[in-house]
Amino acid sequence: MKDVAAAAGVALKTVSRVVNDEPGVNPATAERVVAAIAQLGYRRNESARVLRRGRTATIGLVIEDVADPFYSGMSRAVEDVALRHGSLVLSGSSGEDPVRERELVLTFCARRVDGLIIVPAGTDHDYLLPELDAGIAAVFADRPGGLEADTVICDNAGGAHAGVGHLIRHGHRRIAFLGDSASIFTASERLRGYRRALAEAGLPADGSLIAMGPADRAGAALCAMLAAPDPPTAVFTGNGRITVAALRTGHRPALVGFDDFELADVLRPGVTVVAQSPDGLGRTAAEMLFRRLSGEPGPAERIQLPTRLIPRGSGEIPPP
Amino acid sequence: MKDVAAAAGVALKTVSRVVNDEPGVNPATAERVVAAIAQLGYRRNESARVLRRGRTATIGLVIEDVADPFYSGMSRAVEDVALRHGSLVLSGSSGEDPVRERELVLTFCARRVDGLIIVPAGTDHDYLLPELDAGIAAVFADRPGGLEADTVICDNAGGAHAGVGHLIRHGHRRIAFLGDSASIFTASERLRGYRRALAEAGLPADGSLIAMGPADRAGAALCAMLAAPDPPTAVFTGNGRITVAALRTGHRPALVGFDDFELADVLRPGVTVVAQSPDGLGRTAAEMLFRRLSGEPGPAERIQLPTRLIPRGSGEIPPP
DNA sequence: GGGCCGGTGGACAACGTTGTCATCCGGTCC
DNA sequence: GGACCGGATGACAACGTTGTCCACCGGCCC
Repeated sequence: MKDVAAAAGVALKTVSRVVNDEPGVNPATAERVVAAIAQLGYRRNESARVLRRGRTATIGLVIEDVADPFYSGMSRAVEDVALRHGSLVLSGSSGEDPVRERELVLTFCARRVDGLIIVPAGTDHDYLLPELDAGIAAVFADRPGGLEADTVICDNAGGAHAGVGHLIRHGHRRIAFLGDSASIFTASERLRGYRRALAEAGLPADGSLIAMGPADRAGAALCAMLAAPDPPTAVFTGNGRITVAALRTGHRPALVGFDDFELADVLRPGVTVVAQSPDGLGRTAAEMLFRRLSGEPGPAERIQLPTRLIPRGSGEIPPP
Repeated sequence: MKDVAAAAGVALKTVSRVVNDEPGVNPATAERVVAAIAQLGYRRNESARVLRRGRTATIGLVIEDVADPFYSGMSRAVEDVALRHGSLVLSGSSGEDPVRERELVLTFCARRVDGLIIVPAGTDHDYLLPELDAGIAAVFADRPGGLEADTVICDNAGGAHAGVGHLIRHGHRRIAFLGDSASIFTASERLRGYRRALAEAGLPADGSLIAMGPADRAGAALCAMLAAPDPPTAVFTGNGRITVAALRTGHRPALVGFDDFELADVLRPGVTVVAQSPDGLGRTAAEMLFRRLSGEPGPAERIQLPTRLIPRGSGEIPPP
């Protein structure tokens, strides 16, 4: 900028004015400056600008894994909203590890992101308090965090309730639940919905039909249940990865899965799912974040997005 | 930092030394400083640090669409490598639009990323020259860019050649090619491999069996070909999205697809694919970038990654 | 002609950090 | 006792921007 000023024969501040479209510059002078900028290939140094102004026009996004289609869809939505607000996105995958989540968040904060969208891996977010005090906005997405803050989640229990109810209406009485680790909020909520649906139908809750754990063990769990005496006639799977793991076993009991996924309609039979919208989740969270950044006051909000049951065949198979 | 210094009763510089683990600080003093830092909840301002030091420890990643599983896998690999090198990733989706690609890249440059990994949407990258001169490293991934720079791509022509050869060996003589728009490098390379395989087998090249265009039109194109007189007995699809579009038509001719995808093994028949590794692509590109950033000299390299044919059933269907 | 005004441009400090160099102090060596 | 040394600490400038405030100039009004 100094060089540009020298080349154009004006003061530093005048160049700054031109670069920022500030009023009070003679058009002729401005033109000289623009020419000098073009000639020298000058580009403003954002770091210095950030240092001076305080706002970085950057938000941080912490998800579990970008490579998971659910979160990558969410990422894309966040990115689009950020773009519309002139912001960039720093993103990182926590891999469901609270320590890594914390590290990522604090690194983002050190870079003075304006705001954060976090899919919490842990449950303790006290480490965020000083940052919130410092004026960084935060929105929890997909799961609630360990403190009062804006939160966008989907109707996990309601969705599971609807999915399991669908199987019950098709005559099933022994329905297995394959879910993610019980420590994960979405998993326990969905289990709650499953239990409520069974209870409302007057069906017994059989612990041997419930398996919670990482997706890569879900296949084996399903095989074990089906091999046991008095096996389930239907399965409710607690997320997209688990649904895929169940399908990969080759068994084809009646099945309803939480989360829609590509090719669910191409498989035979098509896979009936309770769909939530990764897109909607990301968009809603990002929009809420930017509302806060633009100064919207008020207590922490908690938005719950609806789910939608999509019958495709697998969930309509009657019990044998 | 000023406040910390005051609280600990030392000079600014001493705090800086402690924060950066520089030698030459009395352990007792250091302890006082650490205590003051903890008490005040101080965290270093990276913007100021960047301003002073010049390196941002941030790289920019421009891909086509994070929500595409291929690119999200690549993203994850880049992120992991960056993490190991203590860097963060700013990412953006170009949506195959050269203008947007350029905007993203220039925005990243204004933020003084240390380096860039670009999946080029356009073919003209002269706009990058001033940035490269300014010391920003750049690696093109998945496709070559419009200038001499490090590039990591996969063996597109070879992979297509292998896939089409596989169909030929299973007795097919009329093989359709469904590819992405011909203007996209990977698409035209794969078409080249297809043509070479046909030529080597002495098969005629029939233009009516070739359809190039966006994935959402591939289904209709396939239906039209199959409805024509003398339809193809096999199809080679030029990328993952097009493979899915073809499957969604419900027709099940012999098929080999470029790109592996989740559930390819669960469909019946399993889908035979020419797999490339989004992971390997991202990792290789990022590692090359960090080698350059750590000062490795030498001319621009071009790395080609191999592909792998995975037979699963759909590619082994004989002609009727 | 003096005072004032709006339009233009510049000087300077400040943002929070780090690199350079100077200072200070206690001890050691001749 | 003075020169010297090494370790610890600090003062200060600089990074590139922007906000604040002041200076200048030509014209206009009384």
